[in-house]
Amino acid sequence: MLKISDVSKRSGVASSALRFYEERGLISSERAGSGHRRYPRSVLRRVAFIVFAQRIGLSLEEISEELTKLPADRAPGRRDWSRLSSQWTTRIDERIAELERLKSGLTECIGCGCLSLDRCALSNPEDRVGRRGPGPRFWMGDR
Amino acid sequence: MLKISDVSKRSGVASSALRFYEERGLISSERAGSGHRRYPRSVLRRVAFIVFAQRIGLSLEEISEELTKLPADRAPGRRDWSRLSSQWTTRIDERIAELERLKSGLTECIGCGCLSLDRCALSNPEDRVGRRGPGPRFWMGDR
DNA sequence: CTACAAGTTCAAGTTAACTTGAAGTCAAGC
DNA sequence: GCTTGACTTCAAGTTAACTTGAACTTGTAG
Repeated sequence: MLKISDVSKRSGVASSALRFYEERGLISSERAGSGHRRYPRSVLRRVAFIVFAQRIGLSLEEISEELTKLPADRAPGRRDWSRLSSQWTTRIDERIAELERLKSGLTECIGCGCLSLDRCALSNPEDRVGRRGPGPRFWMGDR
Repeated sequence: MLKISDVSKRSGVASSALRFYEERGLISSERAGSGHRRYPRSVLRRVAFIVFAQRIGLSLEEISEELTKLPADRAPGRRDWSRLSSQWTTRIDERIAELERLKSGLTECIGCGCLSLDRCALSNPEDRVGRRGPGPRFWMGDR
């Protein structure tokens, strides 16, 4: 069993973040008699998964949902992990496609001088975010 | 000269956001006798540039810096705009490269079961964010 | 046994990019 | 002339993902 500082060091994720993840139900811990958290080794893989998913652009809430799909009765194996992440490929591809589109717009659209909001498809209002209530919009990696 | 509602409609950017941009110095306006904002047509291109840059992943502060490089004495032409954006290609390419890396990790790393924080280079703590003070970390599109 | 490091909880702070609300002014149609 | 809608300012709220601080308890090295 690992102490929170151990998990923090091995994962690179701050202790405060680990407590936060626990509060949000992404990971769980047992308690030593003292009340201190004790983690099983498997938590490292779970944290790795979280970090990985975040880099891909998923929010903690989405990650949380994904994680509930893991079997509760047995320890998850490679097959379980890989099934979870298989759908993400599409997402990554979409994002790459958008970036390619933006990139070509950089030379074609701005370069040619057509960068105008009404004529250029690259800065199309319809496709933009801004319709999900208040708060900052994360244009990049949004979804 | 355009009213704020005109600019908003044509750009898809909310009036409140336009005022916010002005407050941050990204755009400017003249005032009608009434105190109402009046924008020259050229603001549309400037706003388009801002929207475009955001999608690429630049923060408003970065965009602001870029915009100050525009000539203040004369109206900016295509050449000016394209010079500004030329450096971004590198950035886009880096981001695409990371996504490709993550994508292959999805099948190779998670798929093969090696997703562990200490052995797998994909969830490398060193390369992660989290070292820029408090506040949320935008893993994706960060930089 | 005594420091002092490490852990705990809970509330409040932080950042970005805006939005919302209050309170009031201006303009346009009938 | 009046109502309704657009505009203005300024302060405060919103979201995500944590961090920080206060106040306190445990664990451990010397």
